[in-house]
Amino acid sequence: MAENFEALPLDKQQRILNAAIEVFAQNEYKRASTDDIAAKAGISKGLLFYYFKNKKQLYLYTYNYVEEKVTETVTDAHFGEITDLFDLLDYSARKKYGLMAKYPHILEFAVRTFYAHSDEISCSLNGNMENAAQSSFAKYCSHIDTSKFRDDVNPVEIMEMLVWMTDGYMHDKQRSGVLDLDLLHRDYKRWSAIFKRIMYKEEYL
Amino acid sequence: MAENFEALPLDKQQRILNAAIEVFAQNEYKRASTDDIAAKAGISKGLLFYYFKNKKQLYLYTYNYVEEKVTETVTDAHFGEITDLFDLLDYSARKKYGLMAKYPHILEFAVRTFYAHSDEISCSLNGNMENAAQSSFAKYCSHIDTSKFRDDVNPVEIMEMLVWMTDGYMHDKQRSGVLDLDLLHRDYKRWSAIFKRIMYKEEYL
DNA sequence: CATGGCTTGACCGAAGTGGTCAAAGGGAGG
DNA sequence: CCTCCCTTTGACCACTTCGGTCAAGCCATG
Repeated sequence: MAENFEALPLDKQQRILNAAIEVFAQNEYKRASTDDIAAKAGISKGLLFYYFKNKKQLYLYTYNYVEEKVTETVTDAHFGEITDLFDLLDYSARKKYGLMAKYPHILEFAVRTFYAHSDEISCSLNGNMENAAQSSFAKYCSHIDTSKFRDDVNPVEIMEMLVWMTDGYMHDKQRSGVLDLDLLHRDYKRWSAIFKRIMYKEEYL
Repeated sequence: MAENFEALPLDKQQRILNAAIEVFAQNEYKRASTDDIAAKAGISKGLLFYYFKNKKQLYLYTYNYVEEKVTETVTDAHFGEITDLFDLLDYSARKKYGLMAKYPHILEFAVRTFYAHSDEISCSLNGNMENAAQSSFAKYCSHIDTSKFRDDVNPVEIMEMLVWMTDGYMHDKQRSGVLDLDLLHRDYKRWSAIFKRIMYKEEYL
């Protein structure tokens, strides 16, 4: 399936997939229009149906592609080697933004598919992204060196705060169209410094 | 205009407006379906067009209503009397969540209208919510007693962080369908305590 | 029973939908 | 220059959904 598509130059594949991701991310399956996808990808609708035999197959292909990319980003041998919480967060934030730079709407897509699987397509999905993300999240944290934390601090709580903050931050930046990886990283560094001051014992600052 | 509608019992008005807010929040103007709005409000489409002569008027009415509610929430004499930053944030968070409890999708609506005004309806809008919010934001802060802040801390930066965090938090809670005002407030109190520890001089903790 | 304001849902033309297909492009090889 | 064949187009189709209408029913009041 989709052999013709996969024989395409990578940048054209990406253009089409990004168009599909965006439209499927912003509209539920039924309302997501193949006309829109084709237009956003800069190809004719006929060509879209030349690559994918119908809308459903296009969706499933997009879904699996996104799942693969997310898993690929999230499953990384390097994670297991990091023992400092902030180094880990920094590293994963970098990876996350790397992904977002390439596929601006990939997370919206992931969130939507997780929270609202249409009846028409809920069958025949390979797995579940969010679950994968969740379980590997637990895996990361098992390597963290907790001896650096102050006794009066709850690391889970602080992590939650950081996650929410990152989420809100990205939300904001994406809305205003700015997605500068370097700026992002500088901001994140500043945050880390502040949170570190709360979480870590004096000797680790 | 819409005299019939305004003669309705308030709870029915609210049901209809909430339906409109939700559908207009989740779809752009053109894709937002009056069928959906009527169904979500629990009335027939005929009745919807009995109250509002067409989709555009329904949208404009909803827009003005939302703008009024937001401004009303944001413009509050009490704000000017609060000099402690965290008290102020606490107070405004309460108000914000009060609004959200009544109109769960009102902020989505506000954000969407601000960032994507369709050509079809961009004309004849009373004002601009976001601008109102922004300018009054500056007004609040003018009353804040900055002598409590440590010298090595940038209040604006911390405020930004808090705003982003609240945003991400709400995003998360709304996604999972939980919107418990009390829980929310307890969480916010915990955050405040943490941020206070960073921002304030020892004697104010 | 009659009046008159709510309320319904079948209905309309227009626009948009997923999907098809004949024909046009265009590059490679003769 | 022609042929072959894969890629690409966009007009087209049947069908659904859209905003909007309206004749008909509902129902409280007198």
